[in-house]
Parts: sequence; C-alpha cells; structure tokens
Amino acid sequence: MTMSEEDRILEKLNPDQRRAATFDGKSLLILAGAGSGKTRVITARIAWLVATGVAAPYEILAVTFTNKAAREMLDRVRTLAPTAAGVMMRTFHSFCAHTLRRFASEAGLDPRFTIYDDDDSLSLLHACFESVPRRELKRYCRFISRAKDYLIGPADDLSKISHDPDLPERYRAYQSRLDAMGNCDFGDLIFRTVNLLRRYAGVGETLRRRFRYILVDEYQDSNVAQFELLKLLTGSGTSLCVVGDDDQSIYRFRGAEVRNIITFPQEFPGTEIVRLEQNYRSTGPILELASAVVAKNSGRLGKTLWTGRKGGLLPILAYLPDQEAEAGYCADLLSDGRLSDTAVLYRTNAQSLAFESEFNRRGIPYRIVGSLRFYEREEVKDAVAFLSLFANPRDEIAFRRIVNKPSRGIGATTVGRIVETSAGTGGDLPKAAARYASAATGKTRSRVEIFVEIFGELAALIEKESLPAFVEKMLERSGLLGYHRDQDDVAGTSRVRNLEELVNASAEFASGYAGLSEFLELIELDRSRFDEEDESEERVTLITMHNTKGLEFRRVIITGLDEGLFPGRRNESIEDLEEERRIFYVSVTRAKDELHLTTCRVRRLWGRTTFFEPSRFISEIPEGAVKIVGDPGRDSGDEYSVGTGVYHDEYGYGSIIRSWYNGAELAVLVRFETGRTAQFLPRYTPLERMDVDV
DNA sequence: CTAAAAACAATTTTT
DNA sequence: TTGTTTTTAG
Repeated sequence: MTMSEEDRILEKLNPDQRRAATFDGKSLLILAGAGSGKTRVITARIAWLVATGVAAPYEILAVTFTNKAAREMLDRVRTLAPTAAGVMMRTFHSFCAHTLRRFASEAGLDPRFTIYDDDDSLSLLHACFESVPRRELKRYCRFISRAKDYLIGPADDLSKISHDPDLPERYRAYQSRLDAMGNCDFGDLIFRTVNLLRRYAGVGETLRRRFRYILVDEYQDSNVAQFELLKLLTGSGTSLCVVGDDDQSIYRFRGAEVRNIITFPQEFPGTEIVRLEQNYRSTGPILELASAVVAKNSGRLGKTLWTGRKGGLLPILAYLPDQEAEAGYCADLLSDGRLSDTAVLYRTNAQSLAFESEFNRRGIPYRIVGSLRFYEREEVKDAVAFLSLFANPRDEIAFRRIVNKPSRGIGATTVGRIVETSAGTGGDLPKAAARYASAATGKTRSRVEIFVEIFGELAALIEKESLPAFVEKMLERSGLLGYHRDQDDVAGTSRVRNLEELVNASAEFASGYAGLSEFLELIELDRSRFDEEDESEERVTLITMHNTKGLEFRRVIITGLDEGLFPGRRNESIEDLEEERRIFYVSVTRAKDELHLTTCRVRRLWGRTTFFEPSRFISEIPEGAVKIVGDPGRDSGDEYSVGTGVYHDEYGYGSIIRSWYNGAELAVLVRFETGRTAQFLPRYTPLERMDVDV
C-alpha cells in the first residue's frame, strides 16, 4: 500500500467520517443521520482495511439489509480498492443460508433445502389446518414469524408474542411439518444459524477465526435474533462496527428492535460512538421541519443534523378537498417537466390509484416502486415451485402448487392421499405420487401417471442440460408455458415474457442440482434484482414511504397527511405512533431541495367517503416552518366530524370515531362511554352535540 | 373436479 | 371501491 492510496480512499471524508473509517478498536457505533454519507463511510472503511493491509478481504464480513444494497456497496468498494472485491458482502439472510448449506450436516439440513417466503408459509399453515380460514391463519403466520425474530421456538413461552391459546399448537404443527420437509422460512435462516453456533462450538470458532472484521449497515432495523447472531460471531479478536440511525427505524412491525442500537454501547462495553451529523442532502428548512417533528419522540439517542447549504425554499403544506385535488396538485407541480426529480410518497399502496389515473389522464409518465413484484407473480411462483421440487422432493407446498397446474384432473382428495402416501417414501412426494398411481385404478391412475412421467422425464435432464435449457424444458413439458400463454391471450398480460426473463436469469448459474439450488436461493432472497428497470426515461416516482429508505429526490411530495391514515388509526400505542413519526422523518429527509405536504379533507376509502382531520404531524410542525396553501378551515360537515362529543338519550355520552357519506346522507360511528359503538344518521337521530369532547 | 357465485376483508413488508 | 378466498352448483 502507498500513502497516496490511503489518502485517495479517505480524501472525500470529513473528520468524523474519517475517524469512523479508520477506527481500529473492537467496537464501533456509527450514528449516521439521514443524508450524512454513511454508505460512503462503510465503503471507505472496508477499502481502507484492505488497502492498508489491516485485514485481508476474506476476513471481512459486511452485512446489509438488501441484496441491492450489498451489490451497490461491493461495487463502490471495488472502485475504491480493487483488491477488496473478495469481502463477504451479504444480507443477514443470505449469510445464514450460506452458512447453513456449508455446515448442513451440523445444522441437520440437506444442503439443497429451499427457502419459504411468507406466502409459502401461509400455504403450509393452511395445509396443516385446512378447516381454518386463510385470513385467520395469516394472523398466526405473523405471530410465528415474529416469534422467530425473537428466537422463541414452538415449545417456548410465547406470551411475549401473543396470549392466543391456539398459537402454541399451530406453531408446533407448522414447525414440525416444515422441519419434516427440511425447508426453512426466512425466520429459520437466522434462528437455525444461531442454534448451529450455540450447539457446535467448532463452527462458531471457525467463523470467528475467519471474520475478524464485521460491519453491519441499517443496524436500527435488526431484530433480536440477528443481534444474538452478531454476538455469537463476535469473539475476543473481532472488530465489530455497526451503522444506523435510531430515528430511521421503521420496521418494528417486522420485529426490528430500536433497542438494538440504543443499548449497543451497553452490550458491547468500550464501544466508541461516532456521530455523523452533517447532512449533505437537504436544505436547512427541510432539515428543520424533520428534526422538529422527530424530536417529539421519546427515548432517542438524539442528534443535531446540520447542513452547510445556504438558503432553501420553505416547505409547502397544501390543504386540499379530496384525493382528486391531491393528485391534481401533484400533476400541476409536474407540469414544469421535472419528472425524474420528483417523488410522490404515500403511506399505503392503495393510495397510488388516484395518482395513476390522474397522471394517465394528463399523460404524465410515472413508475411505481414495489407494488407488483416479479417474484410475486403467479407464473413465476409456479415455475419456482416446480424447480423447488427437484431440489427438495419433500417440498409439500411446491408439490401442491404444481401437481395439478395446468389442470390435469388431480383434485384435492387425490393430492391429500398422495401426501399421506409420502410417509412411506421418506417424504418424497413425486415418489409417493408414483406409488399412489401404481396402486390406483381408472382415471385417477392415468392422471397421476401423467404427472409422474413429466416429473421423471425432467428429473433425468437436470444434470445433462445447462440450467437455462433445463428451465425452458421444464416450462414447456410441465405445460406451465402453454397455460400462461393462454392467460396472456385472454387477459393481455405478459406472463410468458416474465417466464423468459426467469430463464435468462438462470443463465449465470452452473448446471445440475448445485446451480439449481443457488438459482432458487437467488430468487427467494434477492428479489430486487428482477425489478430493475431502465432509469433513462423521464418519469415521476410513485412510492410508499417505507420504500423510500435510502433514496433521495430533488422534490418530494408527501401525500395523505390525514389523521387516521398517517398515522393510521390502528396505531394507538405510543410505540406505534413513534414509529409512524419516524416514517414521517424518513420521508421528509428524502427531499433535497423542495418539499410539499398534502392533506385531504375527504377521502374515498374502500368505496366509502370518509372525513379526515389533518394529521397530528402537521400540528407538530413549528410555526412558520411551512408555507400554507389551500384552506385549512373546515368548510362543511364538521358539525359531526371525528372527535366531536355527542349525547344520545339511550346510549349516553360518546364521541364520533368515524364519519362518512352514505349516498347523500351523512353517517357517523359513535363510541360511547359504555364501550359500545353504534352508527347513526344524524339527520334522523336525535344526537346532541357536546361543546367539549367527552 | 371445475367453474361460477357469494362472501369477505382491507397498513407498512429490506428477507 | 378492490381483489381474494370460500361456498355452491353443475
């Protein structure tokens, strides 16, 4: 290494960033505010470690939260220091999948195990409890997945997750079935790796000896299981560096624990803390607004963002009558042609509709981020299921999905019997199907035989053909290609195109089972890869607030600042509310130059017209920090707006928790002191309005 | 076993 | 309102 190389790596860093990048102690916490250049610091640190000879590339493990982030980071590291290309840069899940395959026998798994997403998990739970409605099982899926985030197994005390009396039984049934087929859901990847390290001292020793430098990005969104994993990976010779921002923790509903970052210095005594507080992204007025609102949260580590940028436009707050006006407001702004500079943010995906129709009407090109993803498409899931069955013939969910698709006349009864038969074939479902067919007679026999034949024929090709050739033959021979081509003809979709894309994606993998497993893992874990599109076209971005994390735009429009929508009505606990406030903070800090906030008086939601009060976040914005346009006053209908206290002769005192128009008739939903709720049409019902809320 | 009708909910979702 | 799941009739 030469001095100049080190200088080159560090040259663009400010003193704090430099201190973080060149830290040589055991434990470092980088509190990186929004737009403070944290990615730059991590990449510089990795490059610096390698270029100065402090660490060899293979001794470094860098954990990110998305594969996209991992790819981008590796690219940037490579640019800074080409020799650093060999660092292990993965997500927690991808790192764990990798580890579990490598130590498969210790982990009690077949290295070809496939990975279940939330959708597959629900299907499996449904297979366990056929008579229970899907929507009810969804709840349990969430519980199970949350339990795993906390390393709580089916036999453990689940009261931290839920007191639901059915949970232990359902979790147990789900897990034993999943274990029997030897697959992992997302939570298992972490959980099983933790168990692996706890039970096999040698495995932990091997990993700790190898990874002397561990870096974790987006640490504020790590969960308890991931924290435990980090502790197991950290030995006396490990240098651990985590980067995050407690104010940007917005995945609590998925098990993320802000506590991980807040208590990090206590968990790792001697931790050095570096605060990155200089913001390189936004103007002063935007930062002021963001900081003022997030300051209402309690239990923050706290930091003061500042910017060297001078001046800047005052953010604009627009009071609008309804969704159409909101979409129109955005469209008007976009008439200046700055499409790719602008992002329209909303809390829920459903809100995108109004913008889409208005933009379509006005001929404004847009792109929607993350609504219908590649891997969620039916045709892709079908193809993946068929392929999964080759990797793991015990994969019941994959089997159920494709055994009768396209329709071969194999119904639920037959499928159930085949699954039962699999008890005698070591769980192998195609084998069970063959055995079942040979014992059956008539139509059922011939129908199942057709499936068995297709599967057998294809299985014989796996080691012979290249992976894309194999995938193509599978699509053809299984009938999936024809099935989806017909769907394309009927509905004008582009399913065949998506399947072709899948074939193309398989081209970079080796042939045979090894390549197939890797390919399947890529599809399950690295989904963003398929969603990439060309950025060349001038288009406005429509995006949920969650999806904006890590992004920035010159102009940001935060829409739907309506109490009950953002923050949502369901978010009633302090923790929920504070998370909503962090989502607001993240959203605001995406803006570089220009920020608009909009709120609607009336919104059509689920076919109903509902009144909304402006979001409480609006009232948390300091006086003079925004320029107000539109009419904040309440024009009509507020006689019976949400929050109004009422008295009813029979029910007593209560307050309106919802109001909407039922045709031309104003209707209200009232919650009374007694706890009961009731609907009224105030025009016909004697409801006395109270001056003070009850 | 399949297709059509009825019933039923309905945030956010890096993996 | 939408899309999806469950029930039912053929």
